[in-house]
Amino acid sequence: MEDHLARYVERVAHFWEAQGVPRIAGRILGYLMVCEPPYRSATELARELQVSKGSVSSMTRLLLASGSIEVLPRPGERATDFQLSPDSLEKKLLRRLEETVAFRAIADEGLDLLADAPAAQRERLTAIRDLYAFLEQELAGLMDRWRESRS
Amino acid sequence: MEDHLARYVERVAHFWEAQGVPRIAGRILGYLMVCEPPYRSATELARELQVSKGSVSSMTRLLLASGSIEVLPRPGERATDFQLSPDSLEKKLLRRLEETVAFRAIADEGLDLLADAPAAQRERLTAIRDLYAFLEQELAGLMDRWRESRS
DNA sequence: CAGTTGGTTCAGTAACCACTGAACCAACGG
DNA sequence: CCGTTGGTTCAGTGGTTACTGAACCAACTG
Repeated sequence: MEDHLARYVERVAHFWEAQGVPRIAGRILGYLMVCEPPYRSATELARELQVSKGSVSSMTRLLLASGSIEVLPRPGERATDFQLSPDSLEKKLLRRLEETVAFRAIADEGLDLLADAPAAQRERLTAIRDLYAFLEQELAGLMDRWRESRS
Repeated sequence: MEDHLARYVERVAHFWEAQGVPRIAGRILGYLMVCEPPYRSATELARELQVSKGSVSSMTRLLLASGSIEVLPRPGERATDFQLSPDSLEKKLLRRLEETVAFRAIADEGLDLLADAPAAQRERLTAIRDLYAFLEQELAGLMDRWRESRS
């Protein structure tokens, strides 16, 4: 890989590492952003990023699970190629929406628990519940607008 | 602490633990959601959550840094009390907005790097840049609407 | 000033995690 | 049916992290 590309890959990897993503996973993402053609097999990734095949195997599994990459279906090919997933945003938004719904449920549960507690105590939980309800609505709207802009 | 409250605290802690938050930090958040009055000192937290003072010290530091809790200013008091931060959402949104801006910058950098690359190669990066620009705009709008609804 | 109380710091630990390299498991090609 | 090639699994490692308990620091109180 050319030097300026390698530096760019490292830059992307560093960004993701700061968000808690393993370094090698970040490198894979960075490389798949700029390589030509836009897909690579596990073996190629290992060779070009200079990391072990084992790492590539577990990191691609991780990135597949998080929806960041996907396998490029190539019938009849020996190797399976990976590429950036075009709808990774949608998957992540959906996950976040689910988390939001889950926490709103927890807040509601808390309100049940404090059903006959003084109003002041319930107020705090109510505010939290409303906050997550707000987020829930906003996320849904955001996803709609995203889908609309894609079509 | 009563048994049903303790169970609820554990439930909240479990939710946050699934998002990568240390267990004890999650317990603190859970407890501060339901305790009366809505604030507690480090010593109280240690006693009531049955954890070491050292853990409370580092976890409150963590939660303060992330903006999830804040110290309740109580002039003349010996102990410093912590409570849930009312504007933790705003802080987190702001942080996410900054991340989004940062990554859009990285995408732009990539486009500079591939200034004279074939159009197909640049297209991928352009899509990513546009995606983060979209998110940037949406986050800003979301924050506006949140602030509006609070006032 | 001594004793008490609230909090931080720090050494020590147990668990976890990213990563490597080697062994292993297909599937295909001569 | 062997040899090769693409990929997964797994033991071992170096490093990090959440947590405890003890030592320590600082402020107020009698």
